[in-house]
Amino acid sequence: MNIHSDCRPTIVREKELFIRLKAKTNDKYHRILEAAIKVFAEQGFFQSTISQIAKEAQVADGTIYLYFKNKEDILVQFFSYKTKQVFERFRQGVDSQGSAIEKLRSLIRRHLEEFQQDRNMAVVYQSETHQTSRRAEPQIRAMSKMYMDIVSQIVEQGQQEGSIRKELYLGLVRRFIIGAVDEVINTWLHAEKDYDLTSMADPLVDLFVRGIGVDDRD
Amino acid sequence: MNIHSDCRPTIVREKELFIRLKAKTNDKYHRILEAAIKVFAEQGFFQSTISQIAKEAQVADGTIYLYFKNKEDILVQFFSYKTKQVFERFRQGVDSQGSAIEKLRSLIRRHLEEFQQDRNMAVVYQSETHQTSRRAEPQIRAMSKMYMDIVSQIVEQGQQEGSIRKELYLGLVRRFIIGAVDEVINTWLHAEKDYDLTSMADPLVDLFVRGIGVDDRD
Amino acid sequence: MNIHSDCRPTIVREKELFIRLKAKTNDKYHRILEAAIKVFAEQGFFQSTISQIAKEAQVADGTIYLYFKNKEDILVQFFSYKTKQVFERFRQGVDSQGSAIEKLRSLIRRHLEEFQQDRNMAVVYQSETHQTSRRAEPQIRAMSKMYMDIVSQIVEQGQQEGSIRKELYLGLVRRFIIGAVDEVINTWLHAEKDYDLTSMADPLVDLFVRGIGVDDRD
Amino acid sequence: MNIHSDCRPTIVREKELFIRLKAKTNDKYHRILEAAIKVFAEQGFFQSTISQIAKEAQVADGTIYLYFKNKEDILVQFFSYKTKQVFERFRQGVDSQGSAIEKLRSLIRRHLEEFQQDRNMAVVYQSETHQTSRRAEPQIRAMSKMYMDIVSQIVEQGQQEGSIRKELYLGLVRRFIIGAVDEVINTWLHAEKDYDLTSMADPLVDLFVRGIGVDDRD
DNA sequence: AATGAATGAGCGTTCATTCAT
DNA sequence: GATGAATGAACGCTCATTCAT
Repeated sequence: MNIHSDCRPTIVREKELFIRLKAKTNDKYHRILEAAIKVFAEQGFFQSTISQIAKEAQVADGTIYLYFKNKEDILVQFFSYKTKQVFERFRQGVDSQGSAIEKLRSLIRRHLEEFQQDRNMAVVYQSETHQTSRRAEPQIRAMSKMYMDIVSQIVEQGQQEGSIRKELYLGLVRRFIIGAVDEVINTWLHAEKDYDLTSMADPLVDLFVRGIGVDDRD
Repeated sequence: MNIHSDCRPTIVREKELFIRLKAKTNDKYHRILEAAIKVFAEQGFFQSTISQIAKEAQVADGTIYLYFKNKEDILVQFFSYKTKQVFERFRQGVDSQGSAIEKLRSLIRRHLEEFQQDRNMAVVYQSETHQTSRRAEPQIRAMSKMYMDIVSQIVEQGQQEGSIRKELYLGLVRRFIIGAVDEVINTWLHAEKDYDLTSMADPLVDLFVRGIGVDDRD
Repeated sequence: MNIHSDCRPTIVREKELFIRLKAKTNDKYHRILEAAIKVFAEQGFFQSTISQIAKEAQVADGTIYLYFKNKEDILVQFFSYKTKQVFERFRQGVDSQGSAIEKLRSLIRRHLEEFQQDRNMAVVYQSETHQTSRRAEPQIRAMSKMYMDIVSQIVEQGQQEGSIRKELYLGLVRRFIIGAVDEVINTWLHAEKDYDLTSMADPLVDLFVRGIGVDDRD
Repeated sequence: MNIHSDCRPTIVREKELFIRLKAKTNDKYHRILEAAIKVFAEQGFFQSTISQIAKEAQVADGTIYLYFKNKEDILVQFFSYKTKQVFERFRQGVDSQGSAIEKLRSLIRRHLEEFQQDRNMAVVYQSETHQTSRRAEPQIRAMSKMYMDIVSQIVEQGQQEGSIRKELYLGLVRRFIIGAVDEVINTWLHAEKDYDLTSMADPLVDLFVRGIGVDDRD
């Protein structure tokens, strides 16, 4: 039996959810999730074993199956719970800003900050979003959409404010921005020596806004 | 005997590689490589089995081990051979152009063209370059460097020509460009319906050069 | 504490059994037993889980271990309690009849009636008595003996009355009868459509008594 | 991959079948089958492990899966191959006899002989045919039908010859006979000391034909 | 007495790799 | 070189049983 299999009666799940939110059981669910993400980050999903995760979470192998339907479900939970939280914070940051450019700057900075703070999440996120048969496809699509929506809003606001060009193809702009940020993160993840990721935020925004070309503002 | 069990100097192995590239054995080597990439693209590396690859290549399971040291080696060969070829063509395209901006346009267009033409390669490339413990790390680094060098050259030329801003942080510009292109490809790979990837080239270059901000050139 | 972990004299345990049979606890003991038989009948012993039984009996998994030593013990209890009851009723039926043939007819009819009425019991009985390593061997042997004794008595009475042949090998006659009845039940259990099992009683008795051969009575 | 999974291309299966019938591979298929039946007979299906079977057959665990789809498939193969053979021999015995009674005698004797000769088969047969969710249902039904057909033929012939009563319900007669034989075998299997099973044949036939009742022929 | 979360031994199955032919 | 049968280590997952509450 398992907290997350949708086939169980709602009452049971709600009760368990309730418990999880208050008591120490809660503890275990998150311990396993964090442990799994750590192990996935280090070894990759397929090379990680349930035993390793259990050991890292300091629970028995079988305990994992009380909280997750199977190995894949851990990943799905990660995307529907952990990263959702993070993306929520992106939105908060954006909403706290006034102009479109400031909003963009906030988004990029938060993105880099959050991923720098939680390297394991960053690794798993990078890896899972670049697979073809993605194990958490619906969750990833939802997140992707959330991010895209934020960018869309920023761009549209900027266009109304007159700070962003009007003739842009919105879909491409979104990929342009998220792609560059992702690559900056990816490079950081694979770098031989550590460096401050957030320091890339302002130069990146500058590139997004002005491009690499010479213009009269220089 | 397995052609990979030897520890002979690289030169000797290169000679064998040369032979392999010409003779009929060659045939099988490439059939396996292509088959593997196809299967990897469809199922992912870990979910692909040697049996599936052998079946797709129409050889016996054991035959694969005459040409490749192990499953992982197929991926390594893919990166050191297949994608190297592709990246070589990027350089040729770039060299055929005059101005920095035209060179950049050529690079982006070729990149999208090649990946559109060989979807399997695109999938495997995307997936493998975004793992932490990358199975073909040295090869990927080499390729990445090759690409980065091309971009560096373009940017430097542009700066001399006066078409690209001088105060840019080159390392970031490279990630900015490759990241956006990668994301455009990744989105295309996961799109529900097919569309022409190369049509993104010009709008992308425009974004790279001018950014999203309003300037006086409009 | 588990009521089965003690090694107290049988008398003490019997007293507890007596209590159990009267008090409300009793309720749970039988609920579990009936639930288990139902689940065993549907899935087979090994494919049944304690969880399924607990759910069916509407108790917690752990509660089962307050009434039964382990999974196997449920089966043992089933044979020593449930089927013992049934076989007792066979005897009563037999005793209420006069002639050997009437006694036989009563036995067969009751047997078919009881098994028809409690299909789950029938299934488990059939299945468990035909295993090699029988989980309730002593209980099954006891029951088998009980049944055999009834048949023996009937046959012996019939031989004295002159209605049953004298030269018969009693051991074989018993198997002959119980085997045929069992098979009639087994066929009924596996039949695609339901039919009345008790209607087989009289024709069966006729076969037992007269055989299939032609004789002068026809 | 597996010789018995029907999903593989027919050509492959036929080729393998051909090999199996001629070469030493053949050897392994039967070694595993016999080993499995032995282990199943000793421990029961669910308590038998693939490892035990492999050890008994002197092959590696994985080898079993080259010949059988899974554990259950071994049982299915047993019923569709092994017991089919046996039942075929029943028919041959029957066909070699003239009168209905002689045919019946042959059937019973062969049945007891074959099961006495291959105790493991007898055990597994008894056990599997008395489960509700029978793992080899179609195969068991087919065999059962085969047996039933033989009995039907005998009875019908006897009725024409005038040696078997005409007013009998054929379906019941078949169960009456097979049930008694099964029970005789089952008792033998569970007996504490071994005895000759075939010696039961003639007395059994006598019971079938004349029943237990007194008649004028005595 | 009753609960059900936690445990961890155990098993079926897969599959990369080897090697006799 | 080419084959594919054979191997056996490895892993995901289940479930009977325990025990703190």
